[in-house]
Amino acid sequence: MLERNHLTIVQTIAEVGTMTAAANQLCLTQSALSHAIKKLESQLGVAIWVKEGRRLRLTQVGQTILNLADRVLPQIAHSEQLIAKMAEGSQGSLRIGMECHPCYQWLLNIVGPFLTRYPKVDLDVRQRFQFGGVGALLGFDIDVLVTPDPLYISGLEYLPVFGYEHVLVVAGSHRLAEKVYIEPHDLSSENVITYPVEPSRLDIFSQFCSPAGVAVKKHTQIETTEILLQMVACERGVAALPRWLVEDNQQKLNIVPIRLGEEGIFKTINLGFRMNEARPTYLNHFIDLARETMPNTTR
Amino acid sequence: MLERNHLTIVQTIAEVGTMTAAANQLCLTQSALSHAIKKLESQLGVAIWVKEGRRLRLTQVGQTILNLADRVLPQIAHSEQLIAKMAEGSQGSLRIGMECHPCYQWLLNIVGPFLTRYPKVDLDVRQRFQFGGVGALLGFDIDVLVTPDPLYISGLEYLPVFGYEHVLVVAGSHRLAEKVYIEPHDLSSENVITYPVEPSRLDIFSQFCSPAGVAVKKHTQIETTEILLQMVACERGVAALPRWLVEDNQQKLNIVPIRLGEEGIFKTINLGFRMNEARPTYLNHFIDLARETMPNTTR
DNA sequence: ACTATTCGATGAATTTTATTCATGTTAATT
DNA sequence: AATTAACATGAATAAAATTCATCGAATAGT
Repeated sequence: MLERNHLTIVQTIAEVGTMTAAANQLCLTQSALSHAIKKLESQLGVAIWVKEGRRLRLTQVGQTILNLADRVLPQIAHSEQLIAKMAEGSQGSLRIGMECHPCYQWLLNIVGPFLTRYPKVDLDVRQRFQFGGVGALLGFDIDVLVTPDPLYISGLEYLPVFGYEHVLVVAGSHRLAEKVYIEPHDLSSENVITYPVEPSRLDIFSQFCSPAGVAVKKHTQIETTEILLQMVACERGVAALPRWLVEDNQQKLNIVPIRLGEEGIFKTINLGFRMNEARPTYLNHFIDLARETMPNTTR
Repeated sequence: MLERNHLTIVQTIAEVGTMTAAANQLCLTQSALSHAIKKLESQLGVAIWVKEGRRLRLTQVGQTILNLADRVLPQIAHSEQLIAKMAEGSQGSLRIGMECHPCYQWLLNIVGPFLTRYPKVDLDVRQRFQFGGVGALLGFDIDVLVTPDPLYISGLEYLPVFGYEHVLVVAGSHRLAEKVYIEPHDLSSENVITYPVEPSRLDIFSQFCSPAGVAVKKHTQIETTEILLQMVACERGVAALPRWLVEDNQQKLNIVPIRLGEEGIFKTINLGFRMNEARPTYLNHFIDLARETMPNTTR
């Protein structure tokens, strides 16, 4: 009764606002759309839209259909793509999700080798999720989740692929630059630059400052790693990043990594998957490569 | 291209084994099915099944479609039901999920009042989930998750509705019956009866015995609460249950609740929802009722 | 207030698609 | 070798979606 084209119609009209425009986008006449809608509404026995003047507004039923469409259509589309790829001999497509910036930097080192080594596999990297990374995994929006904080829930499994140390970065001329390691109170007079995410998800706060009851002088948010490093080099603040990322930039920039606390903060990047699922070959390829490529792991 | 009926066809054939049987189940002729399949396969450019003798086996593409069908068709069907209910003036349908036995006992006290007070709302209670309760919530298989252990992940929110104490139940004649509270080592010579779930998810182990390094003498698993209480009353073992549940049965059975540790173990049942979602009225009804009904809350 | 314009509705005609009917082919069963 | 169960196929038919031509209602511009 509710067919795929019905979902598409509802979605398109919600998107473009009018039936006529939707008809054009769907390569149909306005008449065809009108007939289709009328038939569906009479089958369901309810209106999907109410006319407010010339505008259309979704009824509750319409909202229900739109919600369904937004959830279901992407999944169908993805399966179709997958099948099309299979048909032309490709091995598949891999949707990688990640929520953390260090993960992203790490992934950049993986995708190159992966793309050249497995040219028949498509890659798609996503970073924003309505229900978080775990939600995306469970909702079949992604196939792998890259995360340093695995959330163990039944039905998901994780594989550690890459360990690194989380360190403070300061300018070479900074007053802390000579230290072997810093204590939380050392940050109380600093401007800490981070990526723009909630502080609770930043290890430097949740695992270093907050437990010691220390507040930083200032907290600045910056989107891009390169600019962030530039700012640190110019003594505009300090930041916390993976050690290998800092060391990769030490030639170009006057920056120094410093251990966070006497023990240091060590993290592991994990790959998360849905369990009980026949893992496609290309996914295993990715895992293999992830484990062996581990950039600068020895440092 | 991939239409709903295609998904249904693949699913049905996978279920009944043969095309002819599937055709019957779908109220179609065998010929109609055959034509439909041939057309789909030629559109996709790949085979969906390979014939092994007289049997059909899914190809990889077929598996992909079947996976999609199993995920997507139930969601469409549920939306259709919902819409049908709306059309006839009903307020909707509420799918409740729960993973824990105490939650189930608690829910039994809620559903009665709910059904009489909101006769136009359908209730559906589910207890087994492929990807856990959180997975079911995120996968739109349920609308509310009842759980004492809320798993905070982005996109979900929880509402505490009912606090209770988790206590040990023993027979009135049991050697521990007079105690005000018990220590973990008191259980080292006992047969502990629990519901059949992994020990890690049982508070009496994870929060009481294991932290103290105590192992119980024996661990028995029983499905139904009534039998479990019977066995406790006959001194066949001890169990851990909500205090109100024990006290509800004290008239009928010779059992006694005992605090677990000096401090006791207190739990809160939470209702979990997807965030950012216009909450339907009936869901608010359920929440309201859940909060006000709190059975035996004062105890 | 009039006009032009945009948007949606409708019935009849037409095209496309799905289904059936009748029959054929193949492989397993007895 | 005969029988049966399962699927394939072509032609005929039924059902559906789509278009065409046209109309009415709401809105913006003058």
